[in-house]
Amino acid sequence: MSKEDECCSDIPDCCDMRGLLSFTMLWLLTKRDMYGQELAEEIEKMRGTKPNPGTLYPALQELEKRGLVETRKEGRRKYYLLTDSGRRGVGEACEYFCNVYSEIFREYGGDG
Amino acid sequence: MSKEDECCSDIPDCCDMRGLLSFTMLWLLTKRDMYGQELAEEIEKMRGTKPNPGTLYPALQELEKRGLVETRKEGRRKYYLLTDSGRRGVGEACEYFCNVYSEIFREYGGDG
DNA sequence: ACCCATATATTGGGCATCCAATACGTTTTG
DNA sequence: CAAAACGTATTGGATGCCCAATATATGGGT
Repeated sequence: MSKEDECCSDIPDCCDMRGLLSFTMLWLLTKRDMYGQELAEEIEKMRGTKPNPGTLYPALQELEKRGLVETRKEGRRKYYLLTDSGRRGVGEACEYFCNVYSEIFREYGGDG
Repeated sequence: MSKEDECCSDIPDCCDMRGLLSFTMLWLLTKRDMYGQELAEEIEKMRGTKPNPGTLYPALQELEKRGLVETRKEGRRKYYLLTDSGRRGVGEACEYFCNVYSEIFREYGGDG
């Protein structure tokens, strides 16, 4: 059960950290285009759990509906890529996120 | 309506950032004991919006039910304070949180 | 005492995310 | 070609957080 590649701390049971799934997906897509399963695996590396299909695909569809991502089919894979609007949006979201939680990061993020 | 004290970026419309309310409340309570309204105002300073009573109080009750906070009445105010378990829990949660999102912070948090 | 501001609390409706389970099409494989 | 693996997708139910609106209790000012 060692997860050396993955997030360093165990998932806390004190508080539910749901939320931020769409944000996390958009942020991952700033790195490279990914298909659904690939995205799910990257999310697992970050937070320790892989979203279920019933979570993942509706969320992606919603992002597409909002015009933040678009898709390209390659074989059985459906790649998701940011639109211009999505790239702008995720940039703003990252700034907001970092501002909101900067103090927590300063306290806990510096050296573990 | 200037928010110089408060979070520096506008709330993003690209993705819903709901979530982490209980986490944020527990983290604020590591600073000092607070009553409900006080907590709501601190949350507003962080993220730009104040949780409604219908959000705030049920969340606090849930934290109390889980044994993470306890309460002390002072006049009409009900102060919330972390239990030992709550303090342990929020520490773990902060480490987890910082690990999960460290890369976003490194990219966007360094100098705005 | 009375009124008002403060603080706590509930109701009811909505959305994002969570899960397990299941289904289906495509690609690879043997 | 058939089977297995892969990838996408849906269903149904639960929970956390969102809001507006309303209710109740306490404390302070006059």
